[in-house]
Formats: sequence, structure tokens, C-alpha cells
Amino acid sequence: VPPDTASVDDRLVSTFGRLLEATHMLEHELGRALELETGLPLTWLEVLLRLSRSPGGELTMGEVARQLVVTSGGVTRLVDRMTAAGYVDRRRCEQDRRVQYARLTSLGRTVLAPALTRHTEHLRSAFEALSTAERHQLDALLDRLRVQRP
Amino acid sequence: VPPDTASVDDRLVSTFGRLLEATHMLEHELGRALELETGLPLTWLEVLLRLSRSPGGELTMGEVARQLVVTSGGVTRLVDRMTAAGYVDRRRCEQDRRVQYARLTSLGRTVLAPALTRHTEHLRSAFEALSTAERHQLDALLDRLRVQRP
DNA sequence: AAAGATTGAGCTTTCAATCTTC
DNA sequence: GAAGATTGAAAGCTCAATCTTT
Repeated sequence: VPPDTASVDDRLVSTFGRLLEATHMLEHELGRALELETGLPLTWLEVLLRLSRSPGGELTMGEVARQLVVTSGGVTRLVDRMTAAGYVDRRRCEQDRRVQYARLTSLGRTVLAPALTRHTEHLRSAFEALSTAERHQLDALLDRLRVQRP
Repeated sequence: VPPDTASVDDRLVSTFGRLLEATHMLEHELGRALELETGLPLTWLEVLLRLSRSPGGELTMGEVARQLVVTSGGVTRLVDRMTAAGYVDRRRCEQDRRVQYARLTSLGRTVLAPALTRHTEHLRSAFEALSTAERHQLDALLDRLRVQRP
């Protein structure tokens, strides 16, 4: 073992610890503010946002699960609740009848717009310490932080 | 509203979305690998690690809650379970008898060492795409991503 | 047999109320 | 009254088993 391996590893462990802490904190505070001001949980916003960006305003259940990093069972129930609220509905795929699409409803679009505006304002204040160049830097770093999935 | 504000905001929302996705993915995969190979959940490792770095190997319940970004009720039960496993115990503060310390036991130290080794190996492979300079960059960016707590 | 989605059971967390101590 | 920690109830997630379709 080279003499400075230990300290390099320590830094690595610390960096990861900070990544978790900073992300969890942002998630918690931004989620709290969003839900307080719009009634929409951050997870719901994430789903609505990702659906709205997809062609047809829909994604398969599996794709939502991958993007949110939750299990398929978790997505089933998440979409159940959002369906009960009227923000999304389900559509069977005709080519492959095993798959279901979660699809944005017009109510979902109506609710998304103002919530996204508020969320963006919160984000601006959370990221105001970073310059545009630094935000691009962060973007680039995150893109390269990939871990292979099983 | 300036003409390019919309696209700047879009980028901001995307950056945050990527931050969440990348972090959740790392957390999920590294957690899965750690628990598979050592039997220790990532959350438990985080607790043991932070206790081991503190003077006396202990932190107040509230401090653990803040660092892990969970509620005080959540920490009470987390420490309950880790106490049942024998990895930590509780100690009353004498100056202020409202506070309790969660304290690393010798069994906790014994379990932490090899788990940390494995975790570090996983981290090396997850971060191998980043140079040392880029890891410092990430560190610096994370430090500046602060959000005020209520 | 494998893949996508759902379900039942169980675990961990939050929320709100409570207790103790300052 | 306020702060730190704990508790009961409930929400949301995972895990493993199941069902349907490929």
C-alpha cells in the first residue's frame, strides 16, 4: 500500500458523505417548501416533470422506476396515488401488452405549471452561490458519476 | 423576463434532477453491494463512521439526525435497532440531562473497519471516471450548495 | 423461461403528540 | 415556554411471490 493511499481514500469517503448530506438536505428543504406552497410532494413533481418532457406525455412504469430509482412495486403504488388524485392515468401498450404507460392528464399539466414555477424559484435561491460556469461543471461531473446497474 | 431566462431555468431544473438521480443511484447500488458483502446497511455505516470520527466516539441524537437529514423520531428508532445489534449504546449527558449521546461500542468499531474497506473499494470504482482534481472540484461545489434550514 | 407490472407482508420513515429537562 | 428525545399512528417504500404476456 503506497504511503498516501489512506488519505486519498479518506477524502473519497468524505466526498461521498458530503454528496449524500448535501443532496438529502436540498431534497428535504426544497421538498418541504414545495409541498407547503403548492401541496405537491417533490416526488410527484419529479414524475409529472418527466412525463411532461416525454413524447405523448407518457412513460412506461418501468422507465419511471429507473429514473426515480425506486422499485417497480414502489412505482405501482406511487402511480396509484397520483391516479387517484387525477394527475395521471394508465394506458396499455398495444404492441406489448405486458407494459403500461403512466400518462399525464390535463389536470396533471394544470397542476404542474405553477408548481414548477415555484420549484424553479427555490432552485434559483439554492444555487445562487454557483456561477453559470460552475453549474455546467457540476452537470458535467454528475454525468460522469455513473455506476453500472445489475 | 429576459429572453433567455426560460432556458437557464430549464437547465437548473435539469441539473437538480440529475443530482437527485445520480445520488439516488449511487446510494442504491453502493448500499446494495455493501449490505450484500458485509451485512451492513449503508445508513448504519454512515452512523458508525460519523461516530468514529467524533471525539469520544459519540454524538448527540440531534446531531446524528442533522447529519443524516432525518427526523429526531427516525434517529431514535435507528439507534434503537443499532443498539439491539450491539453496535452502539446510549449515554446520558450530565451537563444537560435532556440530551442523549449515541456512542460507538467496541463491537461497532470491530464491524466498521472491514465494512469501510469494502465501501471504499466500491467508491473507488464508482469515482474512477473522475480525476483527483475533479473530485476536489466536486467537493468545492458541494460545499457551496447550501440551503438554510428552518 | 424471462420480462413487466401488481399484490401482500413487513420494515423504516415521517408526523404529531408527549414527556422530561432547561 | 422552548429544546431534546421518545412514542403511537400512519404513510411510503422494499422484498418476495404472483399473474400475464412474450
